[in-house]
Amino acid sequence: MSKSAATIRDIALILGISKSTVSRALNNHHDVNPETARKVRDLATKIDYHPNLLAQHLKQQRTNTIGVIIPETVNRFFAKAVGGIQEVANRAGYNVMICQSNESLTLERNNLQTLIASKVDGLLISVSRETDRHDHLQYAIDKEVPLVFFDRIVEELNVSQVYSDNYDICFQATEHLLTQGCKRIAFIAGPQHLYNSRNRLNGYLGALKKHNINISESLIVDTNYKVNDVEDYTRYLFNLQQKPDGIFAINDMAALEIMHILKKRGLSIPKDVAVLGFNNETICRLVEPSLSSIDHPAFDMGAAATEILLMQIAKKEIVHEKRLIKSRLVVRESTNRIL
Amino acid sequence: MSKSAATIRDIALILGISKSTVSRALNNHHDVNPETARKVRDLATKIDYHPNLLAQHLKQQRTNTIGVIIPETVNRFFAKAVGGIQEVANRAGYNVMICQSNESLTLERNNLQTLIASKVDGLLISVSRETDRHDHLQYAIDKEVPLVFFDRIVEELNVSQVYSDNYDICFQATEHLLTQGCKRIAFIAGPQHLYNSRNRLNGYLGALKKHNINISESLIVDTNYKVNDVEDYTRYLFNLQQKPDGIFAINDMAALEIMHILKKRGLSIPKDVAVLGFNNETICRLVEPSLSSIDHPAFDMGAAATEILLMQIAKKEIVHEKRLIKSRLVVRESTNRIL
DNA sequence: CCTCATTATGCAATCGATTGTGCAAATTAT
DNA sequence: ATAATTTGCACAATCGATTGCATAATGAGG
Repeated sequence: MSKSAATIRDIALILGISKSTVSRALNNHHDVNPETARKVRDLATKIDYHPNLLAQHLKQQRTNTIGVIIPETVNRFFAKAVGGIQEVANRAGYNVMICQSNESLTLERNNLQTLIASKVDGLLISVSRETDRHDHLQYAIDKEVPLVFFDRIVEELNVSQVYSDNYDICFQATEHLLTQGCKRIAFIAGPQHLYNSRNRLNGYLGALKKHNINISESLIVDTNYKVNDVEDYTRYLFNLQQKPDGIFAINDMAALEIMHILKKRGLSIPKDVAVLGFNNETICRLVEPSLSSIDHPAFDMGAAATEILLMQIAKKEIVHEKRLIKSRLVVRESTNRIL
Repeated sequence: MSKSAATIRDIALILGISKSTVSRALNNHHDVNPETARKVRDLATKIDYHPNLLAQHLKQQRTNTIGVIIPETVNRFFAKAVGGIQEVANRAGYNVMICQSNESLTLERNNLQTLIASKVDGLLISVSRETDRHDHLQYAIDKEVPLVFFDRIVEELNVSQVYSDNYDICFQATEHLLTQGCKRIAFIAGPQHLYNSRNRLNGYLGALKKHNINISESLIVDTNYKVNDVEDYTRYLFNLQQKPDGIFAINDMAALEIMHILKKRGLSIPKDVAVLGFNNETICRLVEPSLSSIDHPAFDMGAAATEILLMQIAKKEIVHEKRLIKSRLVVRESTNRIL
């Protein structure tokens, strides 16, 4: 571990006082002579003393660290969410330990175990797409580790959750496509054991029902958030006898890939097919036609989840706050068929 | 900190043996009765014992954790690099603690201090764009913390570095633009205290010199990797009397923004202006015209840096390996002016 | 029967901090 | 001058693990 760092013992020996006094001096306790305190602090600076956090945390039974488990940082939604988490956590003097599950349940389990064994003060979790069992999460709850889910939440578990109005926004977005004259809207659905995916699909179905559009199973594509099968299902959709005239993609990158394929097929967007993304990435306004999308406020969700977690840690009681962060439909050219 | 977890003491008390025996049993020491060992392990499983990592690490003087300091995870290059880091680290049984400097020198300093105080076994660093002083990095070196820089390296410091051939690739890319008939190539340069930025600019200048193109200062734009001033400098460049006919952007998003602005101005890409990006994001092949870019292998750089770091940790000696990871020019429509 | 290994276990120190308790010296009150 | 209080500091326990050394029990060899 490199050169052995200075400890309070070193300071104590040099000044000929006890470790306890050094500790109290450094922590600004009242019952230490101002003169001694000054000497201690000066020497600490001089020999570059920094408390060993392992020792400190072991003794204090808290680590000032919150653990974060997300699927992947290459997923920009989560990268942004981490931004919000760090912002709030750092401001409150907390450190953040980020783990990626790589969308794997096994890794998610390992991460959880490691973070708990490392005695993090609390956990922020967005589950992997493989997470169809919750024993490990229930385990954390049973251990009474302060815990907040965000975005990819698990509704069944009775803990704090920060989520977005997936049903409503997908309902609204689908209605928007209908208003634009779409009759056959394809929906790219995520894994149905995920609460978010279910809600999104239901929002879509709800809007169709409301407008008495009959639901065609062949237009609902099951996917796994993977980008590489976009080409497959797009080919499938446009080889159907009754081709779609609108596509509600699972995220912006998938939408862009779809647009790319459709253009190559000589289809015009939005005239022949309207395309709608999800996440409202910067790129949406830069492509041609610009991509309509759903603004899904990642930073805010991360920040909100962290606020709730910190509150929970401070109160030392389990709170069950469910906070909704609203999404917003951003209409651009790719779905604008009314000129 | 939640429900107090089981400790070896608990196991020892229940079985009526000593802590040391429990510890040895759990760590598969030879000199413990197989029968006792079995009982210990069974009970450990039963009462869900997991060693307190703080205590373990404090005693062992190593944490099995490597610290990572990167500018931002929302920067996809770094998100991917983190992927490579985790891959290699986890395979070797190491955990990863990721900190973002948010491109701020102050935060970078804090992160470094925290990670060292947390006794990470080694550090992987890609410096922030504000990092124009190196005292904190030298500090880590003096403390003999195993350290590897990657991508945004600091050449002056005598430690292991994983870098890419910025000079060569920019030279090559500039030559490519010249071959395509560009006469006035604008170059968007990053902060010149960064080694990478200097090399890139020099590669560009080198190619111009080789081909006897006179260098026009007005075509070299200084920027800070910030996206929001793209509009400003694009306006500036195209209000010049002698407008550019090629732009070498600082990254893909900036390139896309530039293309967007140019299209609005009625300019044709690549005919009027060739545009070249940097990073070769997925989006490059999906836009119209598709964007030429430089493939900058993030995952590999992260993985390589981690390999070197782990080697260094294992050997307990300071190695100074400089490893080059080659970039690659990917030509697409946005710079292809020869039909 | 005694000595010497071998085996299995316990004791106690240690990692580097924090903190309750106690005590001597200094200060104030009586 | 004596008692009471305050001030400043040291001792030792503690957090939860690991590990060198001591020791007891067992068995083997002479």
